[in-house]
Amino acid sequence: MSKPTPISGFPEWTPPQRMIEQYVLDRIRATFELYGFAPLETRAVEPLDQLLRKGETSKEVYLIRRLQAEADSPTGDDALGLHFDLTVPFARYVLENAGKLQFPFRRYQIQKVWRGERPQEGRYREFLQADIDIVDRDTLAPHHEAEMPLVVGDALRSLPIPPVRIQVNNRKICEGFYRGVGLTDPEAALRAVDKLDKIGPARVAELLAETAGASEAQAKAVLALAEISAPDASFADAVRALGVTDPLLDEGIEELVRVVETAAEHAPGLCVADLRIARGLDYYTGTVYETQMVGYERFGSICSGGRYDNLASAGTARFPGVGISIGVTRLLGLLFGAGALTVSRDVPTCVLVAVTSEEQRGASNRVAEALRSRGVPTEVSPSAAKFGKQIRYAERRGIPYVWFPGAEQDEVKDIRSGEQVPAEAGVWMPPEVDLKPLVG
RNA sequence: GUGGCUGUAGCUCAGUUGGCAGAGCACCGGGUUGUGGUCCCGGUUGUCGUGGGUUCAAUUCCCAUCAGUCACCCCA
Repeated sequence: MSKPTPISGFPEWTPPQRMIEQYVLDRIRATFELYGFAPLETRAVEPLDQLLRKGETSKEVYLIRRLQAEADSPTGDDALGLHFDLTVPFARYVLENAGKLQFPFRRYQIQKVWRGERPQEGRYREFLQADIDIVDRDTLAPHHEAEMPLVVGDALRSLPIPPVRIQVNNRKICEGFYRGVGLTDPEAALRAVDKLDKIGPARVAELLAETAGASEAQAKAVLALAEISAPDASFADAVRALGVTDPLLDEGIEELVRVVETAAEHAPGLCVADLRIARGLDYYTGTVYETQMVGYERFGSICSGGRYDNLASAGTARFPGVGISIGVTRLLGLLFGAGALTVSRDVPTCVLVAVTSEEQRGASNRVAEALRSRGVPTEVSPSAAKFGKQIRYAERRGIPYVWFPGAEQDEVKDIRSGEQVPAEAGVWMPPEVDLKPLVG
């Protein structure tokens, strides 16, 4: 067998990177639970028609089929696809299990998702999302839209990563405004506005004319709206100053004011109303979120979501929801690439117990057992080589302590300082900071 | 899915106008009859991404493919 090669877009981390990932996941999970979100995992596959129900992502969905399936049925209505986000499976789950759930239902879900995109830095075909959603029956109170950024803000701020800024907008503002100025294709207008950062106002104006049929005056108004940005409710005055009126617009402004003011009270500096944020997914109907790391804006959004009123509905039952999702793999991939996220050692081991000779390995094993029984991650040296080599084994992996069993007295050495002291395996404890690898 | 750039040791890279493949770091051994990191001495490291083609000869030229990256698309 020839040497295996990586598969494009399916990243695999090193053990130290995986330790960081697990640490990050633990923190995110702890924060989600702190806010009372219940855990959920859904299957990896959904019926293809479910996946394609909303949005034009068909090209991205990975189909799944048996090797020996009948040749004529792999793409029928019953075909299965890997989910490409966690919101669509969740909406399906809610419909399927509505009878067993208490509403409003708050859940978190941390799972892999798959998208058949062309990969590049921070963009993968298989990646982890950490998602929270709240759904309710019939109507969903707008204050939930204000809670989302607070939760992920807490989660992200608990991590050793650069500070984040969550940009918030409301689809109703855009759609109401566009309608107010007489534009008929709000989707096309949104898509054009979404490129503002990348291609600049002049090109966006051209795009608006080409794809959304905007006149010069309409394009100018749309751009004026998109350029509004404020960390507080003052954005509302700026919007009204543009002189466009529409009931939907007013509704959107009211909702966004609430989100921004709530955030300003509980997490100053976290959120900013940014009326250019559009979000590609067309199932969003209200508040939308995007998140950037300060100083890493060029990496794009590492956490986004929004409110969806029509994703989960069957017959007369309607379950409006709001959710936001942290792109864990992107976050990590980008920071790994920038060398901005490291761990203090390559293994969980805190203590390496040296082996004096193979005949004495039992004594070392007993020391390790005593340490482990008190929660100290410990391994025994793989060989009874010279102590210098055993110390080096520990050093190479970043293991901070080496334990030397003695005939009468054991000793433990902190190999960073070189300090070596008598110790007893039944009582000795490392300082708290050394117990586990430090992520930073 | 479309187009551009890149691909030499574990890492960062040099190099061959087509003729036995290099440096630094890392790694291994010794200096040190059991205590590492500095220092000194010695050593290993590669199907030159993979598969074809042209050629007496290809790591070098050509084609394809895979991977990485960038733009489009889309988006975490």
